[in-house]
Amino acid sequence: MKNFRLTTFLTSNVTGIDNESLNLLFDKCSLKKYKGGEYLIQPDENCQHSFFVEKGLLRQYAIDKKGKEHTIQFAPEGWLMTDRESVFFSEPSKYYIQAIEDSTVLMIEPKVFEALAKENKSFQRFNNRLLQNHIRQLQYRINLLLSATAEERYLDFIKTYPDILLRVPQTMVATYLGIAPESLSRVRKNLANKSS
Amino acid sequence: MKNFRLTTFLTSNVTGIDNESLNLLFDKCSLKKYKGGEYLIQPDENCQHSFFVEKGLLRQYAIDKKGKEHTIQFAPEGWLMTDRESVFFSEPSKYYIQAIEDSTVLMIEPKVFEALAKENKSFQRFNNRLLQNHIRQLQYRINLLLSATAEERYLDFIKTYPDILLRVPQTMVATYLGIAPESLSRVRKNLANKSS
DNA sequence: CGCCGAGTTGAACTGAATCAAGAAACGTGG
DNA sequence: CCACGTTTCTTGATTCAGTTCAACTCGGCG
Repeated sequence: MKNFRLTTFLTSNVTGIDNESLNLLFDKCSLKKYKGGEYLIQPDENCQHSFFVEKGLLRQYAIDKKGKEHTIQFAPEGWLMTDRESVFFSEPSKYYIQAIEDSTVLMIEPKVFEALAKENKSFQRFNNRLLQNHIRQLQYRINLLLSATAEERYLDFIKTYPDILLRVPQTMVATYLGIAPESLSRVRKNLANKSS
Repeated sequence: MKNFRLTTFLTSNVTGIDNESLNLLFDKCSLKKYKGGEYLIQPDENCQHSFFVEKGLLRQYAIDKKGKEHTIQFAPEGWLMTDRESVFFSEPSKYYIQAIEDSTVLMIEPKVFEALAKENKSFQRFNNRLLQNHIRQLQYRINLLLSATAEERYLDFIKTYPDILLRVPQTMVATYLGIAPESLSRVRKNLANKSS
């Protein structure tokens, strides 16, 4: 078996997952490579997969009616990204999922996930925890948007995703934080002055 | 069996749930009444239950470091409210859950839910759908906070929760939308002028 | 070398917050 | 049923964080 990151991801989180199950999983998955800038999905398409990032960096974003981008999330290697709305409810997606760097992605069919969940209680629980965790993180972000200034949100981002910060253009960070790129530039300048 | 709203809620969403299971569930649940203004949980407590609203109206909110309230969500009768973070991760809660009106609430222990999920696949799937739905709704709200003005968010609220709008004080709606009460008042005035 | 996209800076503008004061609505007890 | 205090909502004046638009800098790269 190839040494995928996904293998580590699963074996370290799901107790009692055997090589058989893993092989089954990998058999049904395809490995795809994307160049930086390429899209995995675009609005109005149906998202049919979960994307596990083996290498590189993805981001999910929307474009609103005023033409502005809003980054929903980033996913570096070792992370699972998907458009749950589209996959679970079989709706056309509202989002772009784009490779920011040259990336290698495991395309996982949701059916395979479901099958795994059926035969393995531990996987089922793990999957549940993923959902709960996602909810927690989204609620945290809402709280931040409701209560924190641009500067506070940026400081939080630095602390939470220091690695991502270094790998994505500043403009994209701004669209994640919900502020204009120029504003982020100024926030950074301000912080630099303070600390010196 | 008493004619609880929860009964309808479950039988209409979970196929093949039998009276036995339901009785089991209700045996383990207690029914509590709260006066308007009373708290079901407060920060630093561990939230031990899911709250199913039989009658009345609850809201969940946080207070930030600047002393401002931020409403996470409202729950009128027929809705399930809980602090997932606290229940699932066994952490002290960061939130208040408060009865806005005189309310009757079924206190459901998460263990009972788990037990039901174990023996009934359909319930398991239903529970999963609840989570997915929650995620979808949170993401929608983030998108709104990132892209819409105060007025747009208010209009969205009216459309999505017309019933709730009439039952909660305006101030609380403002804390849900993430704007100052005075601003909401002005937004409303503006809209009234427009339409006349 | 010259172009190009990303980031910075400045100046004017704006949506919403804040502070302060008044008006309306609400419930409670006499 | 009215009078009272309390809370909720409105209105005005001012301030402020963040946006917008436009011009400029910088580093990379064909």
